[in-house]
Amino acid sequence: MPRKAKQGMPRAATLHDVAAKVGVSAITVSRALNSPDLVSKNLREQILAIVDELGYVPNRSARTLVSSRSYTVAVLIPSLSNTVFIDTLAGISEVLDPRGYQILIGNTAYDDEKEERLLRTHLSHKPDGVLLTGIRQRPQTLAHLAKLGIPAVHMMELDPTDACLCVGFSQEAAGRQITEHLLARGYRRIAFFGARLDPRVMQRLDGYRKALQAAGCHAAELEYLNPRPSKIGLGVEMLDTLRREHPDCDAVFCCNDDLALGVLTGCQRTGIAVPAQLAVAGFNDLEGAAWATPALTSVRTPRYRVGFEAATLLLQLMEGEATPALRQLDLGFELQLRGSS
Amino acid sequence: MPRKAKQGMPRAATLHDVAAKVGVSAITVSRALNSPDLVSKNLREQILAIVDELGYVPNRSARTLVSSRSYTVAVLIPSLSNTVFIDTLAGISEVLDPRGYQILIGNTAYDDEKEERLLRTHLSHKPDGVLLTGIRQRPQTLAHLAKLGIPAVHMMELDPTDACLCVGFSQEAAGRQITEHLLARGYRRIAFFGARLDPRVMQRLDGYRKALQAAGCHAAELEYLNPRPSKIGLGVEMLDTLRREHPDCDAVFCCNDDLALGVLTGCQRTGIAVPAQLAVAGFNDLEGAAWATPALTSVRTPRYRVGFEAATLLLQLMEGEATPALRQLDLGFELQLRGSS
DNA sequence: TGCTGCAATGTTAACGTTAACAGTGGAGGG
DNA sequence: CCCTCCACTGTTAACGTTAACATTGCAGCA
Repeated sequence: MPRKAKQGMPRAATLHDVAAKVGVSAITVSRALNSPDLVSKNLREQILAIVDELGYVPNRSARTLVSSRSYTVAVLIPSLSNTVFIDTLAGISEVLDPRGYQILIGNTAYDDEKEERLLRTHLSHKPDGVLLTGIRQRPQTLAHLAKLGIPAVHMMELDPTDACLCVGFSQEAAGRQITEHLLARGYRRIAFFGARLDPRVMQRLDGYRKALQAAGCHAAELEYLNPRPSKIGLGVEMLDTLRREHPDCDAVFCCNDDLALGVLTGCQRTGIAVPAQLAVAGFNDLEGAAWATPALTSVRTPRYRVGFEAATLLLQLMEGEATPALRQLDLGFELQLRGSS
Repeated sequence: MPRKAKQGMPRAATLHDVAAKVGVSAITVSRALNSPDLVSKNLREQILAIVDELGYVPNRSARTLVSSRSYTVAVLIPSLSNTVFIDTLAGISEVLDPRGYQILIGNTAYDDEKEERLLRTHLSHKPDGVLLTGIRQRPQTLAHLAKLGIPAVHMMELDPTDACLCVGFSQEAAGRQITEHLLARGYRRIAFFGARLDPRVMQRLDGYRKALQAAGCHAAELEYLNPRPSKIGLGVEMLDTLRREHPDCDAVFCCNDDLALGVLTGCQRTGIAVPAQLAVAGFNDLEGAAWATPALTSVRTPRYRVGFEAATLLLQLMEGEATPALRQLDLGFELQLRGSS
């Protein structure tokens, strides 16, 4: 006997309700909605009319349970307040939305353990695929995904060991090239401002070091690393410290534009001429960079495309059987040279 | 006979797998995880050990299907690139994450129809509750939610008709007060720069009009409304137009800080003294406002708290039975008066 | 001793959908 | 006229979990 429905408890229309009203079986309604070709035109139209009338919305849980396809993709990003990842998300949505995938966003807050926990939580939704930021995940975590047959694509970095599928660009090369640009302009006492200190910032730092070492200009005391989140205010602060400790410094490469805009603000407030007294370079080329005074030299990163291509690749893995030939998709970057350097 | 398992198809551990290994029934494992008090300490520990060993993750679809509780909340916001809504989301997560709710983010892109579609899509996840931005939803949409027994809370605005539950502040009052501030400072030819033109911008415009009308200073030709998204670049452009068409204008109230920062940038580039020749006020008090030159007068809006309180209210509706006494929670706002005015 | 009561565990069925297979009837070919 | 085949629709069972009720066994008490 069917379980007694609680009185007054509202219930959403089901396939059976629609089917009963049309006078067919539930599976026919299911087919009318999911494989329209299998149902005669006449009947299909009747069904769609009733679906509309009853406001029927399919129950994803039931579908997921029986079909072992959830049409859900888990996306783990370190922050929602960083435009970089929002742009990435936009690229992901662009690909997955029209294909009917639901995106489950996980905000790891730059915390490896939280990422681990989030991934586990998200697994309870049986995602068909996973998009991860960076390649720092524990091997056993990735192995677990592999064992479950859930494909994963890593974004924003490339993997030198080629162990995981990556879509991104070389953070190190970007850091190196922007530093080489400063060297080419004649600056020799070039500082590095790093905040947050996530793996990508550290890779940019690596690039910075290599460029300076190659030019014989590296000076460890000009590396300013601060674990706090990157903010304009922090850039102002760090500039202050730099000027006090190393007034001879002639250029700063900031690990991102927020910090760099703070440096520009600080220069403007304390009357430091940019770039005459101090050149400034940022990273990511956010909207504000081009409008700053002077306009900020930065590295334009292809984050929208990273999301787009990563989602496209994941889609292939989720739907096709072909394993991609190219495991490291390098989308490059572009120096944006402007007035600040 | 059980359906034949596909060879080589990886399968996640289920309650039964854990149960079999421990030598108990599935329901006991379920209870060990969800109502630990019902299971003896000894057995519980054994079970948890095996859960860990097998890497068991509960299947939410199955749980949702049978318990009609999904522990999912749908949140519809107009944009992810607008810090305002990211802050709101942070407030929401703060409340719902620790309670085990999964947040399903829908980006409506300021499009009422897309919002409608998104909500429908999200209904297929059987959310236990819904958080909406603004109160512009079609009555029949809200009626549909009500019929399904899904509680909804509206954010960022207040409802003069008291028809829906709202957590926010009066956008109109905010627009009025910032305009009154400009009037109090002696400005009389005060322009309005509006972009995007979503309902909240129009309410701020209303407040601006009322303040000017009350002071006998309203001039329709000083209202600049542009449907494009709000960006620094647009602010620069609009300033250009304003200076060409109404060089006598002595102040601008921008519907948000992006536009206002653009105006400041434009002034700096063309040598317009702020506030001597042109006063500028923004809205939302983003990070950049305080660091601009001169620092930007703005309206500090309680968006984090809006998210926090809206989620708290929704939680009550989803879990408790009590209908809240207060249907319009006004969190107010705060003028931040700085150098630009 | 026998009964009550409760703590601990088990059995059964149901949630809403789709996979897999089973008809059913009519068109078309020989 | 019969047989085949295909287009269309139906039946059954299963997905993994929990609600609801059932059972077991032992402590406590008269």
